[in-house]
Amino acid sequence: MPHRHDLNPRVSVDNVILGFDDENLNVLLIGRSLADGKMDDVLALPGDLIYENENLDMAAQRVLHELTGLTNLFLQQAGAFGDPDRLSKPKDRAWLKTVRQEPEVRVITIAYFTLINMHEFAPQPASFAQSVQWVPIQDIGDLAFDHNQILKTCLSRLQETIAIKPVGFNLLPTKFTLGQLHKLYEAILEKPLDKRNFRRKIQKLGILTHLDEKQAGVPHKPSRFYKFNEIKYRELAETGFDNFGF
Amino acid sequence: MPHRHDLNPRVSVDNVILGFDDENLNVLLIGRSLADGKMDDVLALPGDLIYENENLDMAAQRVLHELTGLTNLFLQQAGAFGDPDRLSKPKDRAWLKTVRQEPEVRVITIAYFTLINMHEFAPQPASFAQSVQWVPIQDIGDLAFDHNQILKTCLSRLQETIAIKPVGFNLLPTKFTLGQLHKLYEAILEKPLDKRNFRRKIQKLGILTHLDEKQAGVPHKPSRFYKFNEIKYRELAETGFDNFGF
DNA sequence: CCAAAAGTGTTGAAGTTACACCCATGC
DNA sequence: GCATGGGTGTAACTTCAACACTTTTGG
Repeated sequence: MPHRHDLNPRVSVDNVILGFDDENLNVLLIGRSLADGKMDDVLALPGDLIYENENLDMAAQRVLHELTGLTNLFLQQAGAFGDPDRLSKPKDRAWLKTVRQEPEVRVITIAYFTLINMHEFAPQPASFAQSVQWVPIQDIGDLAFDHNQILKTCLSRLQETIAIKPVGFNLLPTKFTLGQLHKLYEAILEKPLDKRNFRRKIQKLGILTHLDEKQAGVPHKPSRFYKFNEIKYRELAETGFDNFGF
Repeated sequence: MPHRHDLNPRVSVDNVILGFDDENLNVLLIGRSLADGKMDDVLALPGDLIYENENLDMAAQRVLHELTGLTNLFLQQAGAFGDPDRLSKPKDRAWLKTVRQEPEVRVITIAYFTLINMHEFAPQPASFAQSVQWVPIQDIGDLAFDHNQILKTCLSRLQETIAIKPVGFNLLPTKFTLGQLHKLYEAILEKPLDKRNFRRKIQKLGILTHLDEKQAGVPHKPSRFYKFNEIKYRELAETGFDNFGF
């Protein structure tokens, strides 16, 4: 019988941690080191087996915390992935042998995604990660396991979500410009959005408060800074935009 | 090491199977019999542990098939549920002892929902179910495990989905009236919809073809029958309605 | 003739799209 | 003065919400 603080060998969580650098979406990926100390050349989403005494959300928060030092963030479940062969690529199996007690066991993973401000933390190696790096989304090649599929699903879910709720704000610094927000939406939705229409629409939501402060040191007309009206923001995040079809 | 056709003792699937009787949404629930042969008075969603050699979708299809005889249905994953105490209610534990080799093991479950035509099959007891019944959604009381929570999540997901894709058509017979479809949407969304606006909108989607046939034997003006334009239907189901906010 | 659901159009309000120019700043 | 992104309004169009009466049938 398993003890409560044991690892559950069959279930893991994987996190798609997204950051924004005013231009592109980036994903936080980890590198793996092999038995001989060399680095694997395949990157992976950060993830870990769950403990017997923690629920899935807690496990995802734990992984996020170990990697970023951040706690209590918005973290949305995107689905479960459990094809029997998801751990069967040779490089993945080699790596599993170095870190898992039972490397051959089939593992079902629950995928989460979150949005964080790229500049508010320094990624640090964690128990499950020898190296950590931000990778622009369009530069991501073959990932470990089924992580390309997981990433794709999470991005779709994010696109659906952002159309209904004011998500994505966690990606920005506390003071930000409408230009940044605009580029963020374009990056997430992967399509250009008309500037004037975007501004009108986003302001009508009533979740932005403008500050008196302006940008300084920019070689163009300085932009006004905005912050969120937290209260309205939370309200809207719960009810959604009512952007429904019926 | 587990054999490929063994059960995975830690991971299950649970299905929310929805049917429509022209009035209410119904959920297919199973009754459980205890060690002494008596029936438990708590109903449950149909579900089962997964096998080592099947993926999650296949496991959900298997549960659905064993119960309904139906194969290859639209089945959407709604999320993973894995609180450590989700199996800890006394009645649930008593039942688990009668059916599981390792009744104390923590099980993470993946929830799916599907929509089927209530009249096109006869529910039959399955290996995991001693009795099967349709229960109107508003009459559902306390369910086993965390099944009330799972049901709630699935219904929300269905509401979100139906606003974006033409789901829900599987719930109806192949020939149906706009009145039936209208009531179905009201049942799923739990709110009244204006008749004229609904008809206009649903017809503009271009997925309905009207037949020359009409209702007979009804004590009111007979309604025209419609069927789906499968091709358009599939197209729309993939792309969605473009009902998005940005 | 009564009950019951089918079927049908219009209007005003709101929202969406598309589009072009001037502004403030650093260099 | 030039390059850069900031900031703004309008008109045509589409969509949405609200609303009431006539039709066909069975009984």
